[in-house]
Amino acid sequence: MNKIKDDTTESQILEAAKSIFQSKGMDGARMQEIADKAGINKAMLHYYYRSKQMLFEAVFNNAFSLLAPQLNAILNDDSSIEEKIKNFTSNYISFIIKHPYLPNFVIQELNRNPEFIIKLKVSKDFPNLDKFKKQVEEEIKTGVIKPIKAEQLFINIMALNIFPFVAKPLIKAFINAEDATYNQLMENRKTEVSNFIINSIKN
Amino acid sequence: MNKIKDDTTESQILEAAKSIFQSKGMDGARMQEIADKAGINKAMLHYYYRSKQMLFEAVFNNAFSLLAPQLNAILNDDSSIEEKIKNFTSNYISFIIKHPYLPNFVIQELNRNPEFIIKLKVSKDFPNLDKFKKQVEEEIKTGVIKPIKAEQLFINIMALNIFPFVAKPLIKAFINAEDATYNQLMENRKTEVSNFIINSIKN
DNA sequence: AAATTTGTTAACCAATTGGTTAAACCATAT
DNA sequence: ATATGGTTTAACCAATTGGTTAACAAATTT
Repeated sequence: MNKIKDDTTESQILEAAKSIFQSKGMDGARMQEIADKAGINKAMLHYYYRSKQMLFEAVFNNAFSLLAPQLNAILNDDSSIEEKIKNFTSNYISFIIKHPYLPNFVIQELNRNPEFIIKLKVSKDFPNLDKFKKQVEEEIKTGVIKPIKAEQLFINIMALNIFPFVAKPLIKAFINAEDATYNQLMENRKTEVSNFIINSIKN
Repeated sequence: MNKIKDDTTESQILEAAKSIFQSKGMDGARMQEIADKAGINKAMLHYYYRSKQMLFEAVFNNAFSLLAPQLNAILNDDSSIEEKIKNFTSNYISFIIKHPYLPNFVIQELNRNPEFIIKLKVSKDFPNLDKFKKQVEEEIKTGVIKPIKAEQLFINIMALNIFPFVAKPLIKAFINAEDATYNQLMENRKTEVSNFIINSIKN
């Protein structure tokens, strides 16, 4: 259970780069700022990661490989659709509260750089809808849930869970909430969202 | 009905700036690139807008003032909740298909610059939840819809409508779709999403 | 312990970037 | 025509940025 991040220079750089890239993006991040945050000389960044681009990609892949298993949970395990939605919603919201910059970062840089996804897609852990699709069709046939395309259901699940974090400043403004009430609202969504979805699709 | 954009230098700059800022963001955009796109000398940008920051803010406010009325439509008109959701969903998706970079741009820059929202909030057209809240409570009381907090319902509506566009590259990859099928999916959501929501909340 | 490899630093560099300037251009009023 | 005002341009500038280098320090190998 010992979760001490090893404090080699290389991992110190990666940690600092994560923090800077995730809050400022590729274009907004400065190598000097990353070096300062890591408490080392700027030349070391290039010594270990060659270029800004390569350091960025290390951070990005790291971020994505944190996100992907979360999605695989809903796609590839064996419980019923209802179970999956309940578990995923609760787990995912907890997960994001721990990594608030993550979804935004991934979405943003993917929009700026759509070809990134090609490299990711070949990975064996890249989320795949096949099993989920079969399961949805099966539960529709047996009358457990109402007709819906698996793709649309999956998009809805992602949207309801991820969007509130991606659009945090916008939502805070519309709801007229400070951080405390915003956080409370997100906490409530752990059950709120799954009820909302299940209400809609269950027969 | 004549929608010819006036071709003064000033508006040519704004158009070019819109296009560059919305696809590359504040940090990724280059003044030279905006000037090239507008077909004019870089000095003109400063002549008309003083600085990159001020040009950016002109573009941002412009973008936001396009988005806000869309949301006000659901918050401030007089039809029933069900009607509102149907109309909003269909209208909003049509709107975004015409302005695909818009939501991402606004969300992204607001995340990078949360203080922007403070200036926007004082505007009389800034979306306000009060009326919607009363209406939701009323329809719950009269048994038209199931109990739900207005804030959560509003977040859900935004999420289901906006997220699929914000996360387009991610969704395309998961669904394994090219642009054509992605677009078809979004087209279907014009009715899909409102059915999904209404299914969930209607008694 | 000498030699070699690996890690670290300060100083430096070329390219890029937002922004400025001074002169030229051009329409309109005198 | 010419003076006047806003408009446009090319050239320029200082600051920043990602990246390099050469020397130095610390391990590691021989």
